[in-house]
Amino acid sequence: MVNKQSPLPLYYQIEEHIKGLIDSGGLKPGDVLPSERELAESFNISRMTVRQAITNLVNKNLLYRKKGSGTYVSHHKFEQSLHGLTSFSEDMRSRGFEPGNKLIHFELSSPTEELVHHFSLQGEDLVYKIKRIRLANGEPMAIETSYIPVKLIPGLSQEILSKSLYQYVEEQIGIKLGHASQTIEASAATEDDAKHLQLELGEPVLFIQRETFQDDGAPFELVKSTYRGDKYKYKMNIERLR
Amino acid sequence: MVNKQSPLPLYYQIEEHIKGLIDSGGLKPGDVLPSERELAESFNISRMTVRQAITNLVNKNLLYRKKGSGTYVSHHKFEQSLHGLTSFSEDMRSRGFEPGNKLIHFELSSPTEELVHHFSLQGEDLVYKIKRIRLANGEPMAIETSYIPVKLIPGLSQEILSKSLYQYVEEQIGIKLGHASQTIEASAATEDDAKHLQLELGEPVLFIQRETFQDDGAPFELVKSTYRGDKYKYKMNIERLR
DNA sequence: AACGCATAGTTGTCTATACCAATTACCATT
DNA sequence: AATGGTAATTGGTATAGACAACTATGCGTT
Repeated sequence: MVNKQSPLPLYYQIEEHIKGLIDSGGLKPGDVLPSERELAESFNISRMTVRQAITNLVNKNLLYRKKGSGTYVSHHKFEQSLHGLTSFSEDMRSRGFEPGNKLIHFELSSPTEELVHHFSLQGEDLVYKIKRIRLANGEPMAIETSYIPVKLIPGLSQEILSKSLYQYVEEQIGIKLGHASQTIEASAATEDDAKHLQLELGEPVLFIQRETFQDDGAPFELVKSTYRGDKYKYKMNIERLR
Repeated sequence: MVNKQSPLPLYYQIEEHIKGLIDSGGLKPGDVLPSERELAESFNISRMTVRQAITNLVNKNLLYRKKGSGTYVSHHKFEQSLHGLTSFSEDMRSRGFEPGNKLIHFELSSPTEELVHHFSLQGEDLVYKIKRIRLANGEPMAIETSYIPVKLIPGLSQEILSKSLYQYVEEQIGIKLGHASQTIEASAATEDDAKHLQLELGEPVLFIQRETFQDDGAPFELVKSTYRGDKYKYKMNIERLR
């Protein structure tokens, strides 16, 4: 169940275990969990560690607590939709499409004025320019151009890009991603868009620009994406309206 | 500083104290806090209680921790930008435009099949159909068509619409709004769009559809909006990327 | 000057315990 | 059957301490 020798923190293992029960249907919305004291005894760990795991899941809206009564599985579990924003692949899978990538451009280039300003670059600083076609079931769905300062990831390679860039950055480089800011607008397909996305010149496209920041607030990445207007809808949930 | 006799939890008092320091400028973005042990000693409470306070502030993105280094004040403390989503007026004001409305259609109509299904209507149930032009500095910015089941607000009038519908609903009817679900897509201006928004036929527009729900999960409103593609960008923030 | 190492200081994880506050279940009285 | 009180159960708050993981810094060696 849980492994005290594992390098993974115990509270994290408990979190994953409970998440697994919810995903598998072993715990359904509205169900009550065993009490903190019971969980602590059955896993043979202290109650405070169980609380740490549960607190994290409560903060993620997967569980909610009722004092004097118990801890229950939430009914809304859609805060996850934000996660999909970082990953085209997960977004497509959730819509039932098989995601794909085609790298069409990868270079170290000198930054434009916009990039110098956005990343607060100086002197001879370079940026990676990564341009990809995003595919859904083999059909082109979007063009994505990403800019990252070279000094943040000195050894970036196509090898790494073919896997998960974000995982590499978090685990190997130790950069933690914090928040992001996005703008979404309707535009007309340029000649380049039309060529890569199999559209006519001037057809409507969705242009999304995302600025990603590290958890200390320093900028990490700038992504400009153009999605086919006829095949892609951006979906989002808003939690509280107050 | 902190009062052990107060009914307020100690960790909460610490939270408020630190928030106060940030608001007053005593702690600026990037500044490092005293270490958890120092804080514990100076307040004469245990380190775990200090940690609880700091953890809450980290979850609110006011602080961030660096293992082995210290705890720092975040640079970005932007509030829920989600609030603006419910109100065109606030959205425009935050961009420096003066918002305006022009009601061009208000009727009780029999629902389409889509609406029957969405609101789970039956028999003779009717819906309000409210169509408005949204203005920014007097210029047309969007067309908005809103549908609400009549049985939810039996006495809706143009009088009420000219003020704040949401305020009326919450305070007079007692309906509490919960979450919303939105899709955003790029489209081409229809003849009707072109006429009202002073565009050419086929020009790109941003089409936004929002489904609003009450806090018990029952549907409340369906809004379909068409924004000028050349003058409007949808802006959003994403808090945590994990 | 540059490098490596030891060290002190910091947050991260975990335990064991205690008492408080809210809810629930049960039982006796009415 | 309804009421009210009591006990058991549950989450909430708080303490004290231990060790691990990591970072920054200063010092000595090269």
